[in-house]
Amino acid sequence: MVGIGEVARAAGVSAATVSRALSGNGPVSPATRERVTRAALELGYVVSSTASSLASGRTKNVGAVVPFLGRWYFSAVIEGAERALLRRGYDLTLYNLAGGGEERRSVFEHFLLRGRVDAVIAVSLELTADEVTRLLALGKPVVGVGGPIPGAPALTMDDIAVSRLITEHLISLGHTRIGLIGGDRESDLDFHLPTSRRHGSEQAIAEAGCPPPRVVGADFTIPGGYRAAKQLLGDPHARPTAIVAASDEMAIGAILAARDLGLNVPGDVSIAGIDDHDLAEFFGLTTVALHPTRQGERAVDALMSRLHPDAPVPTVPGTPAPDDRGAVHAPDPDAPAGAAIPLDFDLVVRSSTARPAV
Amino acid sequence: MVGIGEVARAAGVSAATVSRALSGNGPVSPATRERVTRAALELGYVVSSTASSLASGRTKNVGAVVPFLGRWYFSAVIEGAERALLRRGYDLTLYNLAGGGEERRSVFEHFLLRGRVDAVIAVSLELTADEVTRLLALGKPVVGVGGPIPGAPALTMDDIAVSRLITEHLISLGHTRIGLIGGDRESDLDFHLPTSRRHGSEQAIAEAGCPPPRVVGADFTIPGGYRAAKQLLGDPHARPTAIVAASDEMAIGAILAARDLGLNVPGDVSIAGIDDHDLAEFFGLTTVALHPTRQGERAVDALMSRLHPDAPVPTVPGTPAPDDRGAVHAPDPDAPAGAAIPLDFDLVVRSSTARPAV
DNA sequence: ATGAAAGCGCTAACAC
DNA sequence: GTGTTAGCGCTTTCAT
Repeated sequence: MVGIGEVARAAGVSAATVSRALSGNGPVSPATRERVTRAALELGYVVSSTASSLASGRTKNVGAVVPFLGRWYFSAVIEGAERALLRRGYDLTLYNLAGGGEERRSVFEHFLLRGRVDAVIAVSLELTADEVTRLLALGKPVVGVGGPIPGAPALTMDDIAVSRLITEHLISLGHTRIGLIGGDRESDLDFHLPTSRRHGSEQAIAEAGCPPPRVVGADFTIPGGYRAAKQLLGDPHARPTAIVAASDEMAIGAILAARDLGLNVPGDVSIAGIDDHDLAEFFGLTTVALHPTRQGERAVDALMSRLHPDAPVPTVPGTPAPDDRGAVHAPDPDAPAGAAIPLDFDLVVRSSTARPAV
Repeated sequence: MVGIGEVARAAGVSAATVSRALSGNGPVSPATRERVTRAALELGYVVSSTASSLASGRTKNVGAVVPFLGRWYFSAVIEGAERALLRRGYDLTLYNLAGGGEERRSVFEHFLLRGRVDAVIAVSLELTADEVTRLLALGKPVVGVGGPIPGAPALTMDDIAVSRLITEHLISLGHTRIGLIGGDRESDLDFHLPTSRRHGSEQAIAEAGCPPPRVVGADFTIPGGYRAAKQLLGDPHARPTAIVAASDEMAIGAILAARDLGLNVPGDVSIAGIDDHDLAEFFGLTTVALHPTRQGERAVDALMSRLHPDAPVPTVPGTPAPDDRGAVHAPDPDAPAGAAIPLDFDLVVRSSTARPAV
């Protein structure tokens, strides 16, 4: 293995200078930097990240904790975070806390606290105050995505506003009998997201003076949405003219259920979701785009502004360029600890919603 | 930060003994081990993984390289690998090579070679001989999942056998006019998987003496399968009585297309896929289960048998128990370098296939 | 079975 | 702007 010493010798400088030249930390004359860079390249030198980490105290690695990986939303957030991190020379180590309970503690004790990461991104996972405190005590910034984290900044979606928006879209179309497909008890663990979404819809409906909606719970999957929609649409007496599902996957299930019942969407029933899932376009689904990939990128921004208070977004060569769509609405990444950094969202109207039949 | 020294003092032993006691490497008397363990616990000591890595040369971290994350198959493989690694005290750092080209080289040079990982798992990605050679030269085992890797062992699916199996299922039902939805040029990059699957089906069809099938390309997505199926099923003169799609997502798209054309599945047309996707059951899809999560676990097994030639699967406390479903068919993880370790698969017959109408 | 000592390969003060 | 000097916190021979 070629070490820093060999490069130093080859370039005729000291190891310290090589370190400075290659890392960009500390002053080095252009000429020297040039020679060092060349020597390193010729020798095929790459810093040992472990040695570098030990000496500097930085690992250039961030841990991302997620409750699932298979679901579209989570993989999208991770994808965005990974890209943003790579661009800055950081790695993303994945912790899938599917199991909960004992497994969760294990990940905490054995992995996150071992100094393997410089920071952690918690996606839709409510870390306990104790967990956050310990992480912060070790000097490791934490940022949440999708919900508040006690004592740490978090990018949060205003779920009430989101569901109000999609519901108001339906109301503005003239719907008054609206059915809701929300989360069931089980999926309410993380941040009461299902509950918030239900409340937002209910508020909008109440404010419009419409009768309170019938709500059927489901598990955020297509089959779950299908079953729930069957309940709603099968009612021979008070079939809703519109359905708001708390997620696109459930909304897609609802569209399939409507078809199976011989109902036309949006002719007989309008159906809307939340997420802007990959498949939303295919199904012509009207929804609210939540931009999960961008959420991942924003989380990294927030982390970096804490890791490097002076942040000129350095770029590793040969790495993807930043995705600046929506940069205008970028939340302030320097929000104080514990603050909720709002995430933006957009109504996307497609063909699954229309005026109710007269 | 409490270091090994403090624990040593508290337990009345030397740092070396603490290291041995806690890592299990080297002889320590039961009594001493007990005292050390207790002291470490009381002081809340956790080894610094960077220091440990630098001194030992092992990082207890493996890199997983994938071309996508959003697709069901990949996230399932990663999920399996992550679980299996966690159980053994290893981390999984994720490299999403979505971009290809320059980005790919960057990941290679700046990340994988920096000594951040002890091994790498390449999922459906054909590393070049040079890439593999450099990794192996650094003593880092590589294992492939989904396709062969020059010079490294790989868990490979016999795609020909898989597609023959599903096609033969249809033939045994009495179908003779079978349509194929395969991959298009673009998706043929990785291991010619689409091509192999097409060949398998064609072979089975030819051997049965049926007319050669019409093949329509698609991109492995639901919308892609939908469009392709419309081509196949819209033919007024020679509509196939059965369709084999090279992936479940495309098969699902085909089912939706059939419905939109007013065709009954399986009454008018039988449709089968490959994968056993999460949604396959919901759509009643007959398919071949590929068990991607298990593939991830097997990849880790193969890696570990190289990392620790004497492998009694150690377990980190509070970590999920091994998933032994299908352990009977576990491939030999000690296959020689460059060997193709076969992966198992199972036909899953549901309600999307039946005898053709008379 | 245990301890002493020598690094692992780099970074960061600190001098110059 | 550059070199010197100490470590970073562990693991691992090598003795004992």
